[in-house]
Amino acid sequence: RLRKWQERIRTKDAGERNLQFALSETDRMASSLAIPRSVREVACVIYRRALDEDLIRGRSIEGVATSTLYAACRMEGIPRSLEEVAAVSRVERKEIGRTYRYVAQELNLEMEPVNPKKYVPRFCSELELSEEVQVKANEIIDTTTEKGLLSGKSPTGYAAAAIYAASLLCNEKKTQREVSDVAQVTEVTIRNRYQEQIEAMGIHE
Amino acid sequence: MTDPKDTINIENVVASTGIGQELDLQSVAMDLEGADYDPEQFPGLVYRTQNPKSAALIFRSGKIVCTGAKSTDDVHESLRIVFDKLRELQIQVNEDPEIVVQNIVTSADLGRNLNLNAIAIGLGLENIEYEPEQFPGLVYRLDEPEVVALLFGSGKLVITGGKKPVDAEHAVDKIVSRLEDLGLLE
DNA sequence: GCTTTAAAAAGTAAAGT
DNA sequence: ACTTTACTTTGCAAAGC
Repeated sequence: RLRKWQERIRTKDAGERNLQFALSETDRMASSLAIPRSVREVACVIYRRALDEDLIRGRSIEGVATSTLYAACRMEGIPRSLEEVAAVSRVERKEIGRTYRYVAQELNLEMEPVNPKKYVPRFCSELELSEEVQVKANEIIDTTTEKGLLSGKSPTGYAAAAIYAASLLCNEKKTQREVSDVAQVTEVTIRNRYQEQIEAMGIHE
Repeated sequence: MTDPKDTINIENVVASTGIGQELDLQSVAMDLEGADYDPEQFPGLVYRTQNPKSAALIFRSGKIVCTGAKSTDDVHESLRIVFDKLRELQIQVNEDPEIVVQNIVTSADLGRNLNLNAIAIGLGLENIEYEPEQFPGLVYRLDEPEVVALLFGSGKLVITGGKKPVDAEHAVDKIVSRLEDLGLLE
């Protein structure tokens, strides 16, 4: 029983040391993604829960840290895509996605699917588009979603297409290349979603 | 309206069996034309049948996995071919070794588009996995029958994990009634 | 955990014409 | 732009690392 007790202490100490590393990594990634401190704190709370529930075993600390940061951004309504978090993490996108799904399931985070509208303010500001374009893009997303176009589609690609369409309608045109760069999706995806959306909106141009 | 059960199609059947005898895969690989054997990469020898189409994984222990068949009958027919091929190599194989179906993959069509967002929330976020950023299908795990269903926006679905063809029928019935109860089908 | 095999669903991506 | 190829997800067995 003494051995077990010592083992627990050792495990706990190791966990605490790893927690320090995880928190510094979360801070580093959050800084380069310009994620607010309040969201970093949420990420740390989720990481602590994952640690307490022993979900780190068999997974890399950095992978769990990246996943919890990704989850926290979604929970706080300012999502970063897996592409974006993967760009500042040393863990690849596929692993981040798998770890996120595992953690979300085990901790019962009950995450709702990302609403593409959540990406509109940030993408539009990076593209220096006006408030008018944002309003129009949101309108396109709402209307086409009601018509059932969103099922199965990537939120970033969906938002990117709506922003591209809105920029045209508001005479503030951005090229598909410019939008694809900030949204981290290909021009082909923007083209496909754009065609569906303007058709559903009944726009001819 | 067509019953979604009538749209069920078996796409793949995985089964296991064995000839109860150790094999020298190196020599089997030499004598069996079309056999792929790379023990460094994978311990099993791969042998493909053409009619019916399937892939058999043959192991040193004499155990065999058959995959890719479109029906349970095709599994038996494919394995009969594999057994005969082994007999041609002077390997003793019993009359009809026991064949156990391990997994059946089926596809089906509900005939209506689905609002996956509403379904994810309606069926309960704790039971569903829907991450369109990672995969376009919604993952729905059933308890009875114990299978996993992938639902798509088109209304098409994939059911896997079942061991009998009827599992897919029961699963489709349950999915349809659950979606109808939630008013999400139509 | 990974390795290999098969097949479907639909979205996304990349490479070649 | 269009086609082809390929990768994402689910389920399962096999033997071995």
